[in-house]
Amino acid sequence: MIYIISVDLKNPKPIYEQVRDGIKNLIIRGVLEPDEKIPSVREMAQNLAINPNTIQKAYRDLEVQGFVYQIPGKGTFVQSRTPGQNREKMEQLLTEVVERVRELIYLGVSKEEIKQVLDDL
Amino acid sequence: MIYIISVDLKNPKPIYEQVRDGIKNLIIRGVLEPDEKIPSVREMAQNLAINPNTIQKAYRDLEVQGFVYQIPGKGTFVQSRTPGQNREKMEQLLTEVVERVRELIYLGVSKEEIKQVLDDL
DNA sequence: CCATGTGTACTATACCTCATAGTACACATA
DNA sequence: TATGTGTACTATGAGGTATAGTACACATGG
Repeated sequence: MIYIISVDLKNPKPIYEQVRDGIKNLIIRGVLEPDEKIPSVREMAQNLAINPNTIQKAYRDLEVQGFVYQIPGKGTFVQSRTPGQNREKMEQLLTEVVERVRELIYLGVSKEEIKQVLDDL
Repeated sequence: MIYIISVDLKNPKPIYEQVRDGIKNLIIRGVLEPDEKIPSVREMAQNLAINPNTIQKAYRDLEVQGFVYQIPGKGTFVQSRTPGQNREKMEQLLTEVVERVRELIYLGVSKEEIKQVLDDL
């Protein structure tokens, strides 16, 4: 695995959240495939010059959210996708999207521009 | 002004952010009109049973973001909308929207469903 | 002029989260 | 058996959050 994850110590966003969301994005974009092994806690910590406890916290979050699974003695692996589950999470995400789209419209962006961006995904 | 703002002390989101985003949403949705006076720091604090300093921090944030303006001795008022400005902010919002839409698609929601939600705004 | 309400600024305290360092244990595998 | 792995603790320091309290300058109505 290539280490595309970037951590900015000046960012007010906690480090463990930056690591967590960075890996999450790699999984969502398909860069990391199901059952693929991701770097161990200590390896990732050394590579990013971050404390292992902080990486462990990020990995734990990813496991709770269902993006990875951890096997003691073996490692951490990408969890298979399970479409349709987590309706609560989907509604939460939709709420956050709507909130930001409303603000974008308030700032003068048209719905058509926004929908165009979504089409280009 | 009616106090539709709700504050949840059990929410890990800081109180001042809840107040800030609550008022911001009222402005974006048009519930509060330009140059309309919003409750004073002390009045809002007493009404929500929250420390005035916390309300002041929320109001300060709103002023920095351009949603309100404050006049010493008079009060806090809703700022007029300025479309097209803050390109940096618009790009930030778009990034956050895209990130969440990607996750929604990953969870099995189709683009059409998402665009339908936007149309219903 | 004066009392009231307003925004603003400052100190101090307590609590929680974040990040670090260090140590330790159980498991899997070559 | 040695190594790498996830996991679980303790302890410490830094920073953000929320509170309480005090104070000052300004605008307005009586």
